[in-house]
Amino acid sequence: MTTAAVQTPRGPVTRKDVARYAGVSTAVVSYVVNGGPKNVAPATEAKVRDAIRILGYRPNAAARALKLGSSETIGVVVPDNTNPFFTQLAHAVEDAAAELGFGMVLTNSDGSLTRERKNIRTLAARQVDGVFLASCVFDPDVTELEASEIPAVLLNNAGSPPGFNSVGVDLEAGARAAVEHLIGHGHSSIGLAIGTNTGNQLDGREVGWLAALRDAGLPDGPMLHGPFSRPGGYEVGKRFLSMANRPTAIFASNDMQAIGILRALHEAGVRVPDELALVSFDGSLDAEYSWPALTTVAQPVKAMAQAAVRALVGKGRGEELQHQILPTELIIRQSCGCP
Amino acid sequence: MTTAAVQTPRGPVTRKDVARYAGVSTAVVSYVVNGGPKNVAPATEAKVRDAIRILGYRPNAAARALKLGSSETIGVVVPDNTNPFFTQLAHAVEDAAAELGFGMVLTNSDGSLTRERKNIRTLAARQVDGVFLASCVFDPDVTELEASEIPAVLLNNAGSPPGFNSVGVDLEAGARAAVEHLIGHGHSSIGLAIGTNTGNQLDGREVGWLAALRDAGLPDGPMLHGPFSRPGGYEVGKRFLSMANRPTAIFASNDMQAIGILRALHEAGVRVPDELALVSFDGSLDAEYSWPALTTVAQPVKAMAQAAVRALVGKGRGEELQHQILPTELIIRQSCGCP
DNA sequence: TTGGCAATAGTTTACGCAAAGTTTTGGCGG
DNA sequence: CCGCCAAAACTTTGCGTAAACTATTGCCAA
Repeated sequence: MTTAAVQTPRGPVTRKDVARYAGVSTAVVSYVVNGGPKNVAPATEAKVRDAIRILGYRPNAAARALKLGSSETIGVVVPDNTNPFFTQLAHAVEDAAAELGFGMVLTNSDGSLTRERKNIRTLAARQVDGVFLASCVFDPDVTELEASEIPAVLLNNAGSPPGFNSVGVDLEAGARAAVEHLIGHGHSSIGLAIGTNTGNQLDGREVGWLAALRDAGLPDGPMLHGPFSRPGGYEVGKRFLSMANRPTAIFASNDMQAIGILRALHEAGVRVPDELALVSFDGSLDAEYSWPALTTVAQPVKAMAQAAVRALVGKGRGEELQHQILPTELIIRQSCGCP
Repeated sequence: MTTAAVQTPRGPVTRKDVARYAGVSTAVVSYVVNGGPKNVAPATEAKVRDAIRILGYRPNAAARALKLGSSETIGVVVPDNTNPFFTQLAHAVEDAAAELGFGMVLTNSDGSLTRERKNIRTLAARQVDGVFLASCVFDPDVTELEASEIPAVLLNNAGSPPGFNSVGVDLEAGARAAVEHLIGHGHSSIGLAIGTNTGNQLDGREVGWLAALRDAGLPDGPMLHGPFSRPGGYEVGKRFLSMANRPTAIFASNDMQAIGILRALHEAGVRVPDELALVSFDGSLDAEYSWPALTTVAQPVKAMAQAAVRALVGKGRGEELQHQILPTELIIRQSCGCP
């Protein structure tokens, strides 16, 4: 009589192989693997665990996702992953998600609305349980999200379309704090560097900048538009320098832009903050390590990530929609004129 | 007689719903969706496309992955996604993968080997078709990769374990070029800032640095270890400054470190490059926008990404293993002393 | 001794899709 | 008008899993 030896299967090891090896049914393996609804006798469990170890079984997440209709993952869409603000935000989301046992998959739209839509589609197809969308624009195209019926949280500082959670910061208050700080340093001509295209929505940073100036009885400063990037800021900086009566201070609405402006100033030999002060927005790591270190309006990245993940999970449970506006914090460094 | 109207199903729309609506079988829908092996009559195809549009059908990637045993995705593991070098590398991989119709999922190990292993596991479970591993250490733990039997490419500059493709740069030659450039500027005391723990392997940058000095008949410069991060570089910079006879130039083996060093120098009022020259390694965007702009040994990020993706696809096809060493390029800016 | 009821283990099904296998349709030559 | 063949469409199967459902123990009380 030939003993039918249990041998290692050739392809990937499945639950079935483990079950056969351990001499139990596949269901029992399931229970052992993910603490199923039924108890398993300790001896049986040990056998199963041994079999899993010996055969090198690893669960197939695709099958699990198919069966459950959930991949225990949240998807994140950012417009630019070379911008450290979004990198840090993604990092924070990853941590917050991990705490709830969720993974994260990060996609980058590279400033293109087309790619943004495509990314959302891809994430939806992957059965992510939620999407955190930091859009390229102020009023993102949510048809793709609506169609997918996946809970989503918008990183949106200007009010969201109905049916969506949102997490944002108070742009206006942040900008106001920055500009008021510059006014406190005695500046009376304060320029604004801001994004190129904000759609129909008015950028809160512009509103706050203007309001702070007017409240102080100062004239409106010059405003220049440019992309939220280092090269974009560089160009804006050069344009500020070539102005007839250039401002004595600039509020840049984004760290990347500020770093580009800084470069333009350095090249022109303009000393910061003595000849021209600079305050920016975001509070990314790059602002801390520029020279001089940038005074910046920090967005509470961690809190935003946590709020987003909580909202996502909440919406999954059918909780109320939320529109959270979180406060910013002015981080004083050297570029504003403080010692 | 009641007309049995075809109504929108409640749950997610599946291929079956589309088939019923279009009055065809599910197989035909499949063929239409992904240009199946059989032709479909134009009229039928139009009907199916209409049905897809009207019902808002979106394919379930999990089911597809389960059936095919492939998710048309490659996974990337990086040690630190706040390091712009890895961000740019990931970006390049994403582009290269997209050209082949593959998606990318990026995971971050945060400098922890445990997280690195976990990330590989997660990616494997997700049925990625390949893994691109940029490890925290010089000799990564590949047991997880071997067990998963997923094709992998190691970002490894010091020779890989058997059975794996690798893509790397010639660290030694890059370092040599940097140091020789500094020697060309007349420096005779050139320090090295390098990572803390390189395992058993000797870092090629250390080798190249030393070789360049000795070839020029110069004494070995001082070497300091520190983490590959901005704060790490900051500490290293301060230690360099406090040295009895501090070097007149420093070769930093990483842009982040260099930026930290730069900050320490600025704070101490040491002018760069006049009083102390600095050259770094990586060629990330941050090096271009620091002040002064960093002369840096650029890694060919795009080429590396393309090589990695090609190798991944090649290994999938059972092609020969490859260990590619790509050349670096010295990008001259201001921090070295060039005008 | 036995009925009953936990505790434990086993069987089956469906998730959505792709592809192999099978049947129907239609066009054309003989 | 029939037979044949290819084109088009349809049917079925199985991927690996989770869970509902069913079956087997074994123990204790009546």
